[in-house]
Amino acid sequence: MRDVAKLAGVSHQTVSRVINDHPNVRTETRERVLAAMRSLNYRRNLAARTLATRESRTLGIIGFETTLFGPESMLYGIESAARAAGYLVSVATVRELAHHPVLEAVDRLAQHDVDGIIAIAPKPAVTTALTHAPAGLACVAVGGSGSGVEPFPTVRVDNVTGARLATQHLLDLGHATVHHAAGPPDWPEAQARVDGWRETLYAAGAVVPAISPGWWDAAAGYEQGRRLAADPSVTAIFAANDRIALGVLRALHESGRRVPDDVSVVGFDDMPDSGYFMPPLTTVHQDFAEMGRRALALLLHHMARADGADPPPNVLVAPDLVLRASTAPRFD
Amino acid sequence: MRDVAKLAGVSHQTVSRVINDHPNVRTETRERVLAAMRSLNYRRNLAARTLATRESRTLGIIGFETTLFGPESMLYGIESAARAAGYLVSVATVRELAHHPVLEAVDRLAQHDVDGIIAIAPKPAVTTALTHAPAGLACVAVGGSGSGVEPFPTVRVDNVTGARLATQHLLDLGHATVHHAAGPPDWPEAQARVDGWRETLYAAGAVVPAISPGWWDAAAGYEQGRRLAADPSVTAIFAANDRIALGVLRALHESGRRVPDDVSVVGFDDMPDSGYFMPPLTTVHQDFAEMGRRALALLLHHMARADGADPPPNVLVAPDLVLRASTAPRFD
DNA sequence: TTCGTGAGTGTTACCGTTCTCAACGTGATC
DNA sequence: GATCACGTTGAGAACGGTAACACTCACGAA
Repeated sequence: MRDVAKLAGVSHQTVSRVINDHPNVRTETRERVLAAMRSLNYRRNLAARTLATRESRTLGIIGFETTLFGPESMLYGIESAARAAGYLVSVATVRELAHHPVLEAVDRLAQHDVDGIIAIAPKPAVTTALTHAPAGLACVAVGGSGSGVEPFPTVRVDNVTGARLATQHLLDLGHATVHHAAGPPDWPEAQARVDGWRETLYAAGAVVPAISPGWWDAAAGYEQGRRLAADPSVTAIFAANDRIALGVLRALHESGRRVPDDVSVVGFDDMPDSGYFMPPLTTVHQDFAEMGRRALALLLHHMARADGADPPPNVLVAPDLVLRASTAPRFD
Repeated sequence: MRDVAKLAGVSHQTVSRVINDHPNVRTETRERVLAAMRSLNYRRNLAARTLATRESRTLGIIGFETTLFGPESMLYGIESAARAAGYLVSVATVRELAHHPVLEAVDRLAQHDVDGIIAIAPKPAVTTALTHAPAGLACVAVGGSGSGVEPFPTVRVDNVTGARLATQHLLDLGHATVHHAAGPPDWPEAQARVDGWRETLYAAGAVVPAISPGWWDAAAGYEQGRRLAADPSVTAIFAANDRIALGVLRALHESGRRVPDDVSVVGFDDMPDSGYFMPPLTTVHQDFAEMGRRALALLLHHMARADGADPPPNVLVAPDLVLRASTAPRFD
C-alpha cells in the first residue's frame, strides 16, 4: 500500500479511502490511485484490515460430519449468497451433535474472527450450545424444530405441514389409514413429521398405527419396510425421508407387495434422483439451497443491527408435495 | 496479550513464547503465564498473527457448485483432517468448471491469506487455472485424470482400473460383451472409465459397442437405459456411476428386462444407498473421504517444503469392486 | 473583511502478534 | 578470576491496514 501511495503521489490514507470507496476523494486523485494499484497489481491485505477493524468478512458454518443430503445442499446455497455479499465461508464440522463438540467448533470459528455463524442445527444440543457463543457474535440456526424462544434467528422447513400434506394425500386417495416409517426419535425434524402425520390421521378419524424408531438412511428404511410389509393391512406408508423410502420400496418389493398397486409410498426431501426410484417417488419437496440463502440473509441482517432488540425472526419455509408414481387410489 | 503479560509479571514477548511452545522458557514462568491466560480467558488473535507471520492456518477448498456425491464427501474428509492439523477450512465454489471462475475463486481465497488450496478438479480447466495461482501458494488437485505433468501434487482414483474391474467381472460371468452407459465425454474421469472399459473388451476380444454421451445423474442414465433396453442383444451394462445405474435400472424395468436375470448392471462410486437399489447394485467402490485425507496430507507436505524441487507426487487411489445382486452369470 | 463550513488530503496512533537483537544471570572452562 | 556459552528474558520495530484528528483551501454568509 505504501508503494501504491508513493507511485500515485498521495498518502497511504488516501489509498485506503479509495479502496473503501470513501466519497471524499477527488475523481482525478482516485483515478491516479486506481492506476497505481493496477500497475503494481496491488491487493489489500485482509489480515491487516481484520486486525484494525475486527471484521474479517468471513462467515462460519457449523455442519454435521456425515453425508446427509439436506445439509450438503444448504452449504452451496449459503456459499453462493455469501460470495455475492462479499464474504468467504469457513466450515467447521462436528462429529457428534452434542454440546461440547459444537462449542469447540464455535470457538474455532471465533478464533478465526468470523463475523457471524450459521449452524446446521438439527438437534437441540446445537442450539443450546450456540447460546454460549461469545457475545457479539451473530448466529443463525437452520434446521431442527426450534422452541421458538431462541435468542437468535432460525430458518426451518415446516415439517408438520409437510407431513400433513403427505398424509392427507394418501388419505384422500382412499386409504383407511397411513403407516409411518419414522426417522430417529431424538431428531426434532423427525418428531415434527410424526406429529404432522399423527394429527392428520387423528383429524380424519383414522387409526394411528404404532411407529418404531429409525435412522435417516436406506438401511433403516429397509428394516422399517420389512416390519410394515409383514402386516397385510398396510396399504399406505409415509416415510420420513426419501432414503428411508428407498429402503421401504425394496422391502415391499421383496415381499411381493407392488407399489403403488398394493401399497402407496410417500417420501420427504425430494432428493435429486428420487424421481427415478422404482416407482418414481411421490415426495415432499424442500428447497435446501433456498433455505441456505434465507439463513444467510437473516445472518447479514442480524449482524447489521447487532444490538437489535426486536425479537429474532423465525423463518418457516413451506414445503410442497411432488406427485409422482408411488401412490395410487385405494377402493375397498 | 498485554494484560496477560502484566498479570504474569513478564513481557509480552514471553507470553508469545509460551503460546508458541518455545523451548527456552523456565517451567515456573510458563506456569505463571498459563495461569494468567486462563484467568483472563485469553485467546490469541489470529488476525494479528497472520499479519506478522503471513500464515493464516486456513486452507482453501475450491469446489463445484452442484450436489455431486463425490466432491461432497471429500469435503468432510478434508475438513476433519485439517482440523486435526490445526487448520480451518474455507470453501469457494465455482458455478462453472472454467478458467475464469476458478481463477476468481483462487483470488478470493488468496486475499483471505489461505496457506494452501485443495481444488476439486474434475476437468482440466481447473488444473490449468490453478497453475496461474500466485507463486508460493501451495496447491493440490484432486479428481480428474491428470496429465501427469502438473506442477503440483494430485490425488485421483484409478478410474481405468475401476472400469476394468467392472467390465472384467461381467465378462467373467459369461457375457459376450459389455455395454457402457457413459458419463459426460468432456470429463476426464468419464473418459478414463470409457478407456478402461474399452481396453478390457478389446483384450478379451469382445465387440466394443458404441456409446453415447451422458451426464452424471439418473435422468441421463434413464435415457441411456432406454437406448440400451431397445437392443435385445444387451445382457451386461457398466454404468459410469451409481446414479446413472439407477436410471438404467429403471429403464430396464420399464421395458420388462429383469435385472440380473436378463441384464446385469454394474455401477461406479458406491453411494451410500446403492445397496438398496432394486436390485442391490454391484459397483466400484471409491473412498472419497480417504481421498480427501490424502489430499490434505499431500498439501501439508507440499507446504512444508515450499521450494521442494522433487517432482510433485501423483497419488492414485485404487478402487475395488463391491459385489451385490445386480449381476448374474450368463450361459448362452 | 472575517468567519464558518465542508471537501480533500496528510499525520499519527493503534490493532495484537512475531521477529530481531541486546541484555542479564549462571555455571563451566581455562 | 576472567571468559565464554547458553538458557532466559525484555525492548522495540515490524506486519499492512483503518480510525481519529488536524490541516489546507475554496466558497458563501454575516
